[in-house]
Amino acid sequence: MESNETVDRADAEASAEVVDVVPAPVPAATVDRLPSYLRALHQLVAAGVERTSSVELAELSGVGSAQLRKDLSFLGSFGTRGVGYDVGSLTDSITRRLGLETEHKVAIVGIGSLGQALANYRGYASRGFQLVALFDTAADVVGTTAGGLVVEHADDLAAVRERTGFTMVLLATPAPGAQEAVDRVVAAGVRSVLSFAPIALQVPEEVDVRAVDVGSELQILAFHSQARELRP
Amino acid sequence: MESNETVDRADAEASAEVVDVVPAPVPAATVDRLPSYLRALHQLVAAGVERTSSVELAELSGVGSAQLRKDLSFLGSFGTRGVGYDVGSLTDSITRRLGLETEHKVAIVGIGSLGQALANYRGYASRGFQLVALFDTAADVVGTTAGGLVVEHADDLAAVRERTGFTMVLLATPAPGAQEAVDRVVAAGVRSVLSFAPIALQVPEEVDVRAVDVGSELQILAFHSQARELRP
DNA sequence: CAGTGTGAATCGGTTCACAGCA
DNA sequence: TGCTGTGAACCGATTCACACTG
Repeated sequence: MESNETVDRADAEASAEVVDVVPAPVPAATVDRLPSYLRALHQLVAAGVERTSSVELAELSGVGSAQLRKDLSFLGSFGTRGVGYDVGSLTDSITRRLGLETEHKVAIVGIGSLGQALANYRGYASRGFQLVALFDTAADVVGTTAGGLVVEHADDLAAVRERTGFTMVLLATPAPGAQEAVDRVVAAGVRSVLSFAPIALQVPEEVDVRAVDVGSELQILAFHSQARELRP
Repeated sequence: MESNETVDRADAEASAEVVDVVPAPVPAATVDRLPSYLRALHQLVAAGVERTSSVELAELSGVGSAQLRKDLSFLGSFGTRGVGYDVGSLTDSITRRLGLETEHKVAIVGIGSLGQALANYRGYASRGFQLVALFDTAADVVGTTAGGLVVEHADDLAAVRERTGFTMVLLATPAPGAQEAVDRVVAAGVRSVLSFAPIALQVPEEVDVRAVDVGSELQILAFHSQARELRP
């Protein structure tokens, strides 16, 4: 195992009182892949498979098997040498480590066509999330319904957050207005934001913003397709 | 400049005939950031700014200034020491390097609520893309209109590709069916795919797949928010 | 002298290859 | 014997710090 962290952990466990052990640090690149592993495991569960190997699970996740084993080793030791991994217990371990035992409540800000599509998405629950509120600023959108929820005015962000307890926001506003929207979201106390707006958002450092930009993704694909033509 | 590449490039340019010079290799991590730089530059253009610095541009892009200068150095030398960068010509250089001088034609496969939202998105042209076709397999979706285009049957992928010449696909089908859909897309000759389906797709190695998964992004945010609570 | 461009140092992540264990 | 878990080697990416130049 690790060299210096092991000592701390052993100490913590030795001193009987401690309930929640301080977890060993997990590299960011590993965290980014854990969801793929979970998805692959869910596929196996759905297929009725109870035991798997690093090779099979890696293939289903789209990574190399050494990568997968190394990643899992940061979380602990879950497999049986010479045998493989138990699908159910590995699923539980990763779920727990990602912090998905309890559902996280999510709101969507910006109910244009993308926001509506996100509101209608039925897959939140199976991934550990619950959609609890929708916001917009346009008078003709506030009060309408999407995904079974009534759209509230963004002015009421803080109040609605109080009532519903969401801790994450999907930001689906157009680029102009996105910065103002995220400012309100942050002011309301949210510290996890997934932005679909094609601009870099300025936020205080304690706020975690991840960004998805279809245009950027296409441009990256364009670059690679061009590179492919030059050296086939 | 570079040590060994410089020689090749100088040679190529010296031998008058050569029109398209073989470009120096650009690190993948750099390519991933070029779209952000382009977005930031467009913001500056919109604001009427004609000259910028690595510090300003980096801030607008959400990266460090050393990172930005290093990234640009892989593409060539664009700035003026002691002065900064010309917004217009830097925009042109990056646009050209990404291969965005000519518009890339794009199709969407899977016209559910997400596919519709993507079809209604008005930002393709400004990023270098043109939406030319929509596909689905459901009888009650084929023939309907979205974003000014009529939805065609996925059986006609190859034929419609012939006619419209799209080279990229946005895959917006539900998870079951995504693999079959991408198989058809690949069979039709498309080699660049942006997938929104929450599964790892199996494709031949000459096909470039990028994946966007909202569920995974939320799970990663969940992990970090939990880590934040433990060490604030 | 301000700000780019870039070697050199550093850091983190991936891959390899095998020791260790059921 | 088969497959996990993991040190060690490798590789790429980031950061630093400064020489260079308009």
